[in-house]
Amino acid sequence: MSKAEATKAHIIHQAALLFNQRGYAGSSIADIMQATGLKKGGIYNHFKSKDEIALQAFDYAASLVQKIVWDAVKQKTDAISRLKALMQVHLNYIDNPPLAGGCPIMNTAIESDDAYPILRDRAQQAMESWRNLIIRIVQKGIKKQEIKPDIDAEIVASFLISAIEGAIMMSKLYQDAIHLKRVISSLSDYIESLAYG
Amino acid sequence: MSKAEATKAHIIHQAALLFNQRGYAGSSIADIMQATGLKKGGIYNHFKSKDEIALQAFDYAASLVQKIVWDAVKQKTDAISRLKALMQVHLNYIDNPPLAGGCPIMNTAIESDDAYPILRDRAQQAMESWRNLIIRIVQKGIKKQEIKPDIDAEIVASFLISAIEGAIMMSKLYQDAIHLKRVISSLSDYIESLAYG
DNA sequence: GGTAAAACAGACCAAGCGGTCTTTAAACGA
DNA sequence: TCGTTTAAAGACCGCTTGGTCTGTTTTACC
Repeated sequence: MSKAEATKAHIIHQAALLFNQRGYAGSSIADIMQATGLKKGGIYNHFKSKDEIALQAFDYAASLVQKIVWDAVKQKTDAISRLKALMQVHLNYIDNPPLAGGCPIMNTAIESDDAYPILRDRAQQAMESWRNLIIRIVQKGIKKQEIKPDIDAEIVASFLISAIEGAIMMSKLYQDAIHLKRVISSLSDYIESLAYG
Repeated sequence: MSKAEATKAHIIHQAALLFNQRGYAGSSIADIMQATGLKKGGIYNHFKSKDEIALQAFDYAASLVQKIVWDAVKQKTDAISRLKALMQVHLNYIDNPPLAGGCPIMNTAIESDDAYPILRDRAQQAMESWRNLIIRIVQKGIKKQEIKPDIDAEIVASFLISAIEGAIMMSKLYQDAIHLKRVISSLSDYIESLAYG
């Protein structure tokens, strides 16, 4: 990795951190300058606008959480274990998150949905890939007779994602992982209720 | 209501709308001026800072949704019906919300949790009153033998709130009420599973 | 209906914003 | 190691920000 590539990656990482904690509107170029230790010229040499930083920072943030989710799922073989792992992995979001500030997909969704359509589209894409992962796991589980055949994969995906994201929000609001733990526990029961037999 | 009181209420309402859609950092005094039709003098005559507007606007927004939730619960008598009504009422959040922009408690929680402690405290208070409402319904339901005695009211509250808030986020992100409908449907099944016998 | 008190308008301010551009310093292939 | 390319610095720009203040209009009470 060249010096330039390293610097750009550094900017993206720090910007992603800032945006995830203070939001896009709540973070200024001056904030990014301070976080990176660079001056204006050093930043605008790699990006042509704040918006461009925001988009690339979001893509980076989304890829970070996606990787963690993927890695957790890969280690399991059956659908039930995979779904459970997919929920369990979010326990880290409070005490040891991949990116401080909570789930970047939810954060960006909330901030962008009524105001920044370009960013909302990106959040939608990231959400879609997560949704599709769950749907595929469920459908494969049905084929392999690990999950009841009458289960609607779309419903499972909407339900699991909603509950886990809401739980992250609650635990961050109270600064207490208890809500997340409770919800993951309840969701584990729900996931088991999907199991065949 | 005097002219002054009416004007102040007007500012609070419009500011709450703006903040709920664009966020606190994303809304300027100029935006509020445009939305209210007032000039700077007219606004700063009633408030001494943007922060003060934000706090009062949030309290107003929270009271709006609280009233709707309360009204929905009041109409039912047993715990199961009350919990279901409490979920059903959120269907309006997409097509006919009490305040455009989604749930102000969640929106404020997400924006404030890492950056604006004063606002976060307010969001926490609003969340706490909602949480307590559910806890009381469940506990009363257990006493009246409508709900199984081994049910943990705290867990139910964390689970229901998380799922419904996450579902609002998803439906707003996709601009499609389907996710909210699915989650409310799944939560109805969950609520029924709490019932005695 | 007159008058004291208020609500409101709008000019004004310093600071911060995103972004540009020229200059200097460092990286890097030959 | 040299020469060219490029990374970074930092002064600078116009605009917007939150907030103040003085003057004018409206309200509201006697």
